[in-house]
Amino acid sequence: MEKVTIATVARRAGVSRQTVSNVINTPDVVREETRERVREAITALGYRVNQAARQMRTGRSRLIAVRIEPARDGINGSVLDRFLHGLTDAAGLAGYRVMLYTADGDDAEIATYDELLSAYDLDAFVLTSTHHGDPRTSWLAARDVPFVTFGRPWGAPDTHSWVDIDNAAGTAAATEHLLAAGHRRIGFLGWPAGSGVGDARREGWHRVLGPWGPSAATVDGVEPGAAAASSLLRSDDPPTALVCASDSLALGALQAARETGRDCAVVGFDDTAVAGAIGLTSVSQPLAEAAARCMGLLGELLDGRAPSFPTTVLLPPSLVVRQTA
Amino acid sequence: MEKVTIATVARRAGVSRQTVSNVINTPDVVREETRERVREAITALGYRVNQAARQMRTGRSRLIAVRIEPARDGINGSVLDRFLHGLTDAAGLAGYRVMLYTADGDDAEIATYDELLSAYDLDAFVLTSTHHGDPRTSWLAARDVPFVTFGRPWGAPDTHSWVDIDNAAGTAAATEHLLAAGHRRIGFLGWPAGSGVGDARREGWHRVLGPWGPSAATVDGVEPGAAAASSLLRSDDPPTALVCASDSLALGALQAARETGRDCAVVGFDDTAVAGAIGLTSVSQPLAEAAARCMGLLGELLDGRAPSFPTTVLLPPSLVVRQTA
DNA sequence: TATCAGAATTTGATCGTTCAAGACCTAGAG
DNA sequence: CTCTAGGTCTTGAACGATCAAATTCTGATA
Repeated sequence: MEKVTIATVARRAGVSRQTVSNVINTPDVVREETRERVREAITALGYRVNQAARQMRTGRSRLIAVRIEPARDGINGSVLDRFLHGLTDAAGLAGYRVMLYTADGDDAEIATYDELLSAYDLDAFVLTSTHHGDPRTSWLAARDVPFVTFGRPWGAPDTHSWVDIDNAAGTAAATEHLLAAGHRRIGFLGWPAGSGVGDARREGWHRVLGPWGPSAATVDGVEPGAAAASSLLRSDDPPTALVCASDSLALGALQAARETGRDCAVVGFDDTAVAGAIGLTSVSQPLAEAAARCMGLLGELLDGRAPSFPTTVLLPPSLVVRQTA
Repeated sequence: MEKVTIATVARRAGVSRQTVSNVINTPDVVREETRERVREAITALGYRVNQAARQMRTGRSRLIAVRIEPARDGINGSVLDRFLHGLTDAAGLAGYRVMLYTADGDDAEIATYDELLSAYDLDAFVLTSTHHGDPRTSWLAARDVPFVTFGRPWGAPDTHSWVDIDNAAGTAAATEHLLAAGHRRIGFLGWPAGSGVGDARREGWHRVLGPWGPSAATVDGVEPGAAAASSLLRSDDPPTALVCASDSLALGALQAARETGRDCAVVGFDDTAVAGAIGLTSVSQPLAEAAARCMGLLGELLDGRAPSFPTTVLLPPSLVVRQTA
């Protein structure tokens, strides 16, 4: 198998290299008849554009980078993985490829940006796990690198485009579902205040239920969740249902309910594998759609057809009702 | 920020382009004093090799491709994700980057190989989920594309290097653990015969226990597992412990035990998030190490320092003991 | 001091594509 | 019949690195 270059195609179609290039990149400037002839040659020879050569000339690699993080919490880690699946699909459809990298902390990540940009000419980045005072966005913005975040810029103005899940709407829907099922004392089991995501999830529950409601806050995990739920359930006027900020906490709540012998409906968040396996009702994030929207926004940025102001997308999650509520 | 090329560095260090190139790629041919001077210039200017340009000349991209699959089974899907994390780390250490792709079925995957190879000059592939009559390996081998599989070539001779987990050793360890705990009637809950992985897991249990043992086979999943375990537990001489081919099946077995009121120890396989969350004893695959070994083998292949015969690596899994056994 | 081998460095060509500019052709206007 | 505009196509240069070959330097030997 000889190497097929643009010159091979040109020779076979009886035109110049540039004309072949035009057929590929700007077909409308080529006469129809010629265009067809070249296209035939391309398929006949199985020609494919060499990305490296194209990249050298144009400075664009058609590559986007995403960080893959070591699954910290085994339960919740899968959320980002599912997002990654969706992004790979969406990128492929748009003619881009996804490159992975890992980084320990924001500073290391920024160093990696630098390397990826200068060595691989990466076209864009998708950032996940945004947080308060995130230094990554400003670094990228200062260098005019196209990027989109999955997760809003907590505590910062909307200076770039982002896609996020409406966490509050998720817990609100869960709370409403419990109300409709007849529950009146609906509690919330969440994380300590300060994390954007956690606060939003609490806020959704609070919005539906009004001023009152038993709640507890603890670090994420099954054990802490069980402990916190247990003390809620042993109180004078215990909740009959608990909305939880994660499936891990929800799992803990279920354990606590069993141990204390109290009947308690439980709703988790993220609809992880664990939820499906044990029949836990949970709020499900539309991760594939979030990924597709991220890619859509990136596409606009990269094609220069993006509006001058940032676009923000807030997607509603859905409640997956199973046995526990 | 001006673009820093090899010429910029050369000018600053007062040498030619080629000498800079030599410092980077074959430092031993450059005199020590010159080498130092060039190195200083490189760091002072923050120079980084442009991969596209290098690739055009050398035909090597320092990119390896891995397929990311839509998590079919929510529980077991995470196994490959963890492998992917490990591979990204290992590749980064070796100076390679991981590129993702998706494909629906073997044929689509082979078409993708073709595209990735001609368009991106991919250096190598890591294949996962090998199976009987896998057409992918022969396609790649026929074109001399370097690759390694995570999973042995089921039913085919060892014509390429691979890394795999010793599944049989895993279930054997689980069975021995149960024996040591005093169990005598130890059953096996697995998949229908024919899948290499499933057969191996069954074989490990069988090897330890000898000819006898109650067992059942069913498709993977919590429900099927519960049904199959239930009928085992209701038999005349029910098992007091069950070794399962997956955490999903194990979860079903636990449900069945609770429902039938029988006391039954359960061991799962894969040590997924679910296992950790509910305290299921499970066999854990050393995925990070498997990934590192895969990268190691690929490195050998790519540097031309691989032995002429294929290397095969079989890694022992470990038993993570929790409450259920 | 002249010679030579080997080490150290430089020069020119090249990878496959796209950009920028120029050449050619056709048709309609003057 | 000439000129021009617009459409179509071609040519040479460039992107940033490495390869292969040529050149210069160094130090030891005769």
